Amino acid sequence: MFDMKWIRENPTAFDAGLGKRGLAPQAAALIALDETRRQAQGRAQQIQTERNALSKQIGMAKAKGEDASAIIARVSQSKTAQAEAEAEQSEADGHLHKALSALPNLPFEDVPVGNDESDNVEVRTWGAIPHFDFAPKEHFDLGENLGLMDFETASKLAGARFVLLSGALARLERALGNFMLNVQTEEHGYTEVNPPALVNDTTMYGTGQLPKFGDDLFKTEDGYWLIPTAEVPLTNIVAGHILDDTYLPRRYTAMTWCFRSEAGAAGRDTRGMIRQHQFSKVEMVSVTKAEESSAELERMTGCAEEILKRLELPFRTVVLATGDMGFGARKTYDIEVWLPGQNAYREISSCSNCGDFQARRMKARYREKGETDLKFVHTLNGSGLAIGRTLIAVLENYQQADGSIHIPKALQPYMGGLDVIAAVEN
RNA sequence: GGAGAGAUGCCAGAGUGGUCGAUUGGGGCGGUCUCGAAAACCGUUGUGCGCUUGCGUACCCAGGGUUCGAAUCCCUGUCUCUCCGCCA
Repeated sequence: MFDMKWIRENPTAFDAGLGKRGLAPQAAALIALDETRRQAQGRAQQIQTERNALSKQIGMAKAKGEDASAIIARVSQSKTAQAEAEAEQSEADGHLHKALSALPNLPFEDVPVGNDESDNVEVRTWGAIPHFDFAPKEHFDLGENLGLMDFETASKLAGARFVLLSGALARLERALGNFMLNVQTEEHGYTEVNPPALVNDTTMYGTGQLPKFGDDLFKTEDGYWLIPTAEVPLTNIVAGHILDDTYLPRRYTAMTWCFRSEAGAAGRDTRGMIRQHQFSKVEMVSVTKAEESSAELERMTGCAEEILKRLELPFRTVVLATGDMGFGARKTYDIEVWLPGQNAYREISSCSNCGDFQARRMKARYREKGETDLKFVHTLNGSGLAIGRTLIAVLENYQQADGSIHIPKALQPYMGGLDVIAAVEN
């Protein structure tokens, strides 16, 4: 959400920012709508001022026992004009709000301009890409051969894009989540939260999923939305608040199920666990002062990368081009883990600085000590990490010629000391 | 699911149709006093929007309605609490 005052004063910069996202200029139309709104408001308020004054006179006249019917008649006449002005104001206001709600955030200056992911820029790589003296398999072959990853049963139970893990793989998922949460809470200063996984319209609006992206979400019959990421409930914790500056930065983490309809992804990644309707994820959310968000994004990206380093999984980090960024982001780093079975890097984390975009929608502000004016907080979110995809990465990178899987050292304590996952006997 | 009570400023808590953006207490902030602190005393203390030294306007859970005038009356919804039922 944008500050209309800012657009009024910086129409060129606004349109230029939209242009980087491949969108047409909007400033002139928005400013015209805003002008209509303000004029109607001025008229409505002027009439209201008069009515308030006259109503006060009526009260005083009646208190003295005088006849007030003449004034009452006068006030009654102003009703129509005021109703008209108010209707015009609220109509313009509605149009303006609708238009502003649908606009994505503006990219920062240092974000590479480009149309899609091919324009993303690699900023660093970590770890050596492993070499196998056999043809490495994809995770679904490995998992199915182990007898611990069952897509058939999952599709019987639910449908496509679900999986049923069992035995050591089910435990591996749990181990990964515990490991990640421990690192983020004990070493990186995040506060663990266990939030609602169903939220209301207002909450989905606050982080920007609504009004535009309802199709990507699951909705219950009584109006709840299933969260597509814990970013939604975690960020909205501060919605509506005026925070003391000593309260910032605020860092939250949560492990939750994430639910996505994948409406726009038909036919993509249909095989395996890469793209599911339901997956678990450890999410990080930071709420910071305006001037601290850029540094916080670097910090948060580091917190996500640290998980891969501990698991000794090779990755690269890219900065997304303007055309590939999400709706609310001003700058985003994607972390891509190496998948030997696919012979490719695949996204495993996405860390974004949303600036004050979500804060304006949520009305989340703070006050600097000793100052009177209020500022909007900045919000950031990042995966630390997507657990399902991390499980895939472990399987593919730690696979052995016989189809068994070594368990990374960092995870062994979480697996009851187990160091290898082998095929189960049926 | 049934019955009842409630929602007011940072917190507690008044206010049931007229100068109420709202009594009072606590907290916070500023000051007096003090070497300093505590105590005491004095002052101050919400947010949005519009025009702008300042003024206007809106907001007492949300949305409608009645009225010249609504925190106060009416309707709908949401949430909280109590009791009963059910239940992980």
